[in-house]
Amino acid sequence: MGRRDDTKAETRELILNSARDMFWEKGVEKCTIRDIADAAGVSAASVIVHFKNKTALLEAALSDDLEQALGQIIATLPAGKGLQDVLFHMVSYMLTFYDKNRELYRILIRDTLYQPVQDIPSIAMLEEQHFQFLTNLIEHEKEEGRVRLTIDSRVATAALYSLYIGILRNFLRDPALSVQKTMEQLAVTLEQYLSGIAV
Amino acid sequence: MGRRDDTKAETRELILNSARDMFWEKGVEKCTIRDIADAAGVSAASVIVHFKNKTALLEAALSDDLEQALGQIIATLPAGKGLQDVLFHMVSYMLTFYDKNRELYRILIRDTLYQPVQDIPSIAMLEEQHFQFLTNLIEHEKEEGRVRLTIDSRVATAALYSLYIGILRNFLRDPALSVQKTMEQLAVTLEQYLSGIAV
DNA sequence: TTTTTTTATTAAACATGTTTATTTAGGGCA
DNA sequence: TGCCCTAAATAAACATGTTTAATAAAAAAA
Repeated sequence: MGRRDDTKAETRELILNSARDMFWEKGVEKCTIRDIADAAGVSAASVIVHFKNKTALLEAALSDDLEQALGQIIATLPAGKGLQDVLFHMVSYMLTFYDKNRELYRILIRDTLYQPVQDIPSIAMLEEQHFQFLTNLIEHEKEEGRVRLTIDSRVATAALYSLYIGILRNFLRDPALSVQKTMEQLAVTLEQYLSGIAV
Repeated sequence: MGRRDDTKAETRELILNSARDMFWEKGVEKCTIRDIADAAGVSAASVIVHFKNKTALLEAALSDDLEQALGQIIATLPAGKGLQDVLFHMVSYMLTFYDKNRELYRILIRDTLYQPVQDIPSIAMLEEQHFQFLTNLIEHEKEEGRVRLTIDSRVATAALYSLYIGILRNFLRDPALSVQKTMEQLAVTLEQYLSGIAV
């Protein structure tokens, strides 16, 4: 790591900071790479050299905060509570987080959810962590005798995650939908999922 | 409806047909509005006059086939079967349908799933039909005594749809994932959802 | 130290989605 | 028929993400 690598890392940070600010304030579609480059004091070409494309820049600019959020969720986990309470805690935290700038996160999720994993390394890693955490949680619930032992934890994780994503979609698409109302939707959905719908 | 309206409708069809062909063959990102316009024998500006933007054109170009698929699904429904069989039939049909050009439908879904309803009228309507059909199905299952009467059908519908979308996401993101393997994933997920995971 | 190579950076060019201003032709009316 | 009005169509311009070719400075080699 000589001086060249240092200044490269500095430039990267400059771009990242400008991007975060401008995406946040003006919105992704309203602010151009040239805007961000100017604010960072570099050329537009330099932005692309560092980040490949605008979506990659968006991902990089927001993933730090997302990672911190996930860390906070885990740090503030209600101790000794069951699956339902933990999931409530997680979703409630994330909705409140996204609610600070719904439009921004709508774009982020739209532009990353259906991309190949290699195109969105940071988000993919966060998702994997999220998954792992949920799987452990379910395994723990099994040990506590609150989830049936025959349940495949990975499948249940994927299902819970899908339900979460579905609810999040409504939340991000409809600005009129409050965090509270969305949490109520989650409650009913989760209750159904835990006890099953069949007679 | 004089000749002016006729030619307008004709132009629209010309564009739509070219778009369908070129999107299908070259992929959405690889073919430009100018390409489509040239193939249709109109100007690029005309394409935008008719369709507002590229995503709207994509939606319009593919929604006819999607509507037909949904019609086929309902027409070929296994008679007298329960929820599980009907859902299998639907998902199996849709996966086989999307499998004909996974990349194309990946883009379509990515670009529409998180858009406001008014931006994707055709897809939104199809989704609503799909929803209504599922809700009726669940209501019917209640009458047959196969689903508990206390279950909120709309919530159950939304949950089933979310599970489907989650599975579809894996399918569209991973070209190596076969229809068969995906259907197996659905089977386990559905089994869990019907009987619940709690002890 | 001098020369060569590598690479971070950028200005300029390019590609393509979209907008704007203009042209053209159909539909109604005297 | 001749005139106006409306709207479909388009050429040209524009905006912006991205690529390319050139520059300059650090690192490596001599």
